[in-house]
Amino acid sequence: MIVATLNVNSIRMRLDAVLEWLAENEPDVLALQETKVPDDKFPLAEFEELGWQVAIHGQKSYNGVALVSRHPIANVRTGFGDPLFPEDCRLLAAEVEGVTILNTYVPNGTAVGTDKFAYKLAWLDRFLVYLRAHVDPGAPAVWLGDMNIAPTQDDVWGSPKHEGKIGRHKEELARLEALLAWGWTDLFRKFTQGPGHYTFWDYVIPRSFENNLGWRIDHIYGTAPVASACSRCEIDPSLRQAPKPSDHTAVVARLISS
DNA sequence: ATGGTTGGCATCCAA
Repeated sequence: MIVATLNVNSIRMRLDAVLEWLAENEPDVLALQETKVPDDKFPLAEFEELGWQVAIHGQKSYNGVALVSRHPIANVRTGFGDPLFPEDCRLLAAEVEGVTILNTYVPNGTAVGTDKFAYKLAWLDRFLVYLRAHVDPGAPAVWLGDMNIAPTQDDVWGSPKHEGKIGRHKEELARLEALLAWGWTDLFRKFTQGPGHYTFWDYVIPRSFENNLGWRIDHIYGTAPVASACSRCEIDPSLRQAPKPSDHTAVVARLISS
């Protein structure tokens, strides 16, 4: 089973690139973030005509997550089911081929000290509560998406200039650590060590991709049975190289067991 | 100290 994640930064802008990538890479599941489209305007038919099944959870202008799968998508759950987090389309959970898939678009946080940063921390706390309620760390499960956190200094360019800022603040790192302690393994780091492996290159920095001024903030995590069976996890930079790209590219993992 | 880019939507917000 091949699973992948991609922050598309508007599915409507990236539709052709995503469909082409699906045809070339033939994953079993692709998790999308920042679809930026309400559900009634999502280009469902374009996927379904090509045989893909799609689960969507979107809103106008911002956020939005979706799952694309060649297999049936069962037991779809969107959001936390919590009145404290009502409108924000950042979480879609489902089962595909017996594997629990959790697709998240973790809040960016904007800047340390802002209400949005406080919301990022609260969201991460709420996600741990959600995991404890809904997911078994001993069963096959994958958590993937745009986490908006670089786990180590190796995961961001120009270190240590970003230390203590969003994506590298101790409060969010502590929450990521708590989530990993619940039972997740970073599948990319099972195979590849060291700096310079990124999934996001900021549009704002001129030639950020060409100069590899990036961040590794898109992750695929697996529970113990998934991590032990995972035979490959790689970043595919091709989408960020294409014309009119998203600012992120895809991460792909091969899970042997299912 | 600050700017630079992109997408969606509305003449700015979020990233």
